[in-house]
Amino acid sequence: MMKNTRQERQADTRKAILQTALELIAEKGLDKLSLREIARRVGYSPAGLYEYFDSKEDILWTLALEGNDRLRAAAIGISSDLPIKERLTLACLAYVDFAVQNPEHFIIMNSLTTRRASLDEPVSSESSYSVFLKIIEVAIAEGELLVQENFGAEEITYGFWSLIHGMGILRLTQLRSFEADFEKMNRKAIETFITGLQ
Amino acid sequence: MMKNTRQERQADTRKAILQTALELIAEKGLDKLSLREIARRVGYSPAGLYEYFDSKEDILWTLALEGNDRLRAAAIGISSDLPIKERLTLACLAYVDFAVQNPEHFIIMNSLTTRRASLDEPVSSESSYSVFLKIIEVAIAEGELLVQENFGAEEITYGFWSLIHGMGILRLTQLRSFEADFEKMNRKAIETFITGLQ
DNA sequence: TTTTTTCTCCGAACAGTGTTCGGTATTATA
DNA sequence: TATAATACCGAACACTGTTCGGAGAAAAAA
Repeated sequence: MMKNTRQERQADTRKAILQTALELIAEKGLDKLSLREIARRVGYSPAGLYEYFDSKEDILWTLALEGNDRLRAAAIGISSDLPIKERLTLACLAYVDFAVQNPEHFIIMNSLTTRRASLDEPVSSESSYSVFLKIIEVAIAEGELLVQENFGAEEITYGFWSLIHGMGILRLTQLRSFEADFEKMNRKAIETFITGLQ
Repeated sequence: MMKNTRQERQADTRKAILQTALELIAEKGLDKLSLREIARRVGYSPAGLYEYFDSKEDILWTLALEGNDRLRAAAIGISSDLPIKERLTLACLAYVDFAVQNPEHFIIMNSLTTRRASLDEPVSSESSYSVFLKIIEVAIAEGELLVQENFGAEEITYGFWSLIHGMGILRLTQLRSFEADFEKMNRKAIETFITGLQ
């Protein structure tokens, strides 16, 4: 028994560490996350963790990239059969929904890019950005979205991005304990922006 | 000489501490802000600071409230003689401009609300929110903005807020070193949203 | 199987953090 | 001038992330 190979066990421990980190963030917040408590909870000594991650930041970067993948997948996952405007709306809603469903990931992504060492690793929505850009280019090509002077595809994408990113952030910070039908409000706001581009 | 009264000196020291904190945040980032380094730079011992602030968080809260006042003032300061739509646009631009001109304040405001102890002190835009709400109610009354079902004054305000808040955050994080004519893009995006409401 | 080599993991230590406490000057009040 | 309040500091406490040297276990080589 216990015929797990080295790599398998190594991968399992990594997952356990990441999972524990997420739980602790959910419980006490990102700023109170402590390597030593991760170690305690996962049954290792503090030094032991360094066999699996180079640093505390390394753990967070790993989670940030993981979140990035999920976010991107959520945006891509919208059926391409739908009318382009509905597709755009759903992609936007998926972005906000990701923030709500994965608050820890979303917060990590935002805290890391705040002070990153100028690497151009694709964190947060820097890569889901391109997904939105493509959808919007299609919408423009189909004549459903109107480009103006100084407000082409990229600028429009920036507008949508600001809108949905703001929705996600506000939801996790200022409006955390605020009760409302966000789903409906968000949809309306997104549709309003689309309407403004016609 | 040095006939400053006690209160005056106390107030001066408080200001010096706050100012130093801001400088350190600008230099190394909020997460690397250290009480001991503030003390070092201001010529006090670490313990000495506790005569002026209850804790490190107390310093940050003070700065957050200060930023809140400035933000609110900036939003209110828009001339009320202008056409209501232009007034709304300028107020939105002022919000984003505040984030760019006072990045340390803006970041503190957002990091504190992220994990606040459920006090309902008005931090960040929770109070500038009401400024926007009033402008938008006027715009609706004048027939320049159209209310829809499930999308009244408050929901519209939430939409604007998400948009400009996202602009501010993105500008200070993901798009920090990104060169573009943000002023123009932001104006266009805001006008687009307004257009969508007519 | 025995002997290396590699991998895991830990204890101890280092430098750093926020904060508290006791005591000593300094300043203002009486 | 005597008394009370204030300002400030040194030392300590409990915490943090990280490094290093050395055990013990597992895998690979002999």
